[in-house]
Amino acid sequence: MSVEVQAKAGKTRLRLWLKLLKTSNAVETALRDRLRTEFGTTLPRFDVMAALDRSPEGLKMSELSRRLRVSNGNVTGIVDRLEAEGHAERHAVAGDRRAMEVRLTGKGRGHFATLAAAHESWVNELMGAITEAEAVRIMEDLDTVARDLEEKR
Amino acid sequence: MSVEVQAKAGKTRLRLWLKLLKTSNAVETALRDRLRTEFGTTLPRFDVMAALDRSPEGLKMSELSRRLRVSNGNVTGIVDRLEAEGHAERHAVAGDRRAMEVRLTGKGRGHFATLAAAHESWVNELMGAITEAEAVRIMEDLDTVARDLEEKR
DNA sequence: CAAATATATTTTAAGCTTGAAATGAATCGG
DNA sequence: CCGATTCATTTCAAGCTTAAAATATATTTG
Repeated sequence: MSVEVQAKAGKTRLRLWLKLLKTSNAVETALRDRLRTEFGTTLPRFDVMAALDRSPEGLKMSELSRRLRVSNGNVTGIVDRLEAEGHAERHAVAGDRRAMEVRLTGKGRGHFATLAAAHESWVNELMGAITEAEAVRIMEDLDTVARDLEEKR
Repeated sequence: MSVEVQAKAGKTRLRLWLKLLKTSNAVETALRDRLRTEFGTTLPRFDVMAALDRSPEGLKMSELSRRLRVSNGNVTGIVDRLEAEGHAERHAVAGDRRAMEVRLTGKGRGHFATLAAAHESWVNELMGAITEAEAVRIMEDLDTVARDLEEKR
């Protein structure tokens, strides 16, 4: 491939990245706004609750931060707030006094069900311009990027 | 369209959103890490410098925050830091004593040229799994989403 | 002109995020 | 068993981000 064609592909990828970023920021901002104004909560709290909802048996703090790909210290603060709201609880782990298991409370589980339904319908509305066929195709392309990134990490 | 088909399309859009978010977070994190470790700077500072570089005549604070789609207070802090580093300068605006015009310094312009070259090559590397043809196609799809979002704001 | 309103910016409080340091507990090699 | 190392978590300092309040200036309107 010629140097010119390479450079052109590079510029196209840069434009794609800027558009990807702009679009995902716009969707994310809309979701944050609605979580805040309609439910008085935040996306980080929603993300933690979503992870906990999928593991009713509870998750260790480190497992939570690994799954969400955020730092340990970050999860500490978010779980602190969920706990203060009565949506999550920390429990000692039998056999390892260093570790803490986090679970949704009954209240947290009910609250999350409401949030998740609203979230799904919002995403569907915000991304409504994309047909199912296009969605499948874009996902396949993004998968190649994600896998590529995963490898080089 | 039947209720079932609608629900299926909705789930597909939700999965697309999650993948879009995951991919753009992964790319963004890689860019942040490299800006930090290789140049001791941040993505917000890079974004502000990029906007200023495109407007050598300077931009008012409010124009800067409008273009970057962030709050005024946010820009205040970032420009404070760029100014402390000697990469940007605030100037009074003739005829409006409320306003401030921000410009890159010579040093800032030179620094940004280095950053921008590295940034472009990083993006090209990180998104290398996408061919130019795929990139063009995805951009078209994202454009419909972005336009749609723009309208409903 | 004076009062009300609008605009440009900064400040503030709260939350999110990170990397690095600190703490306490478990494990491993000798 | 003991010292070193690893591991789980929290704490800390710094920066980013927002919405809302505060400040200062400009514009509009009665």
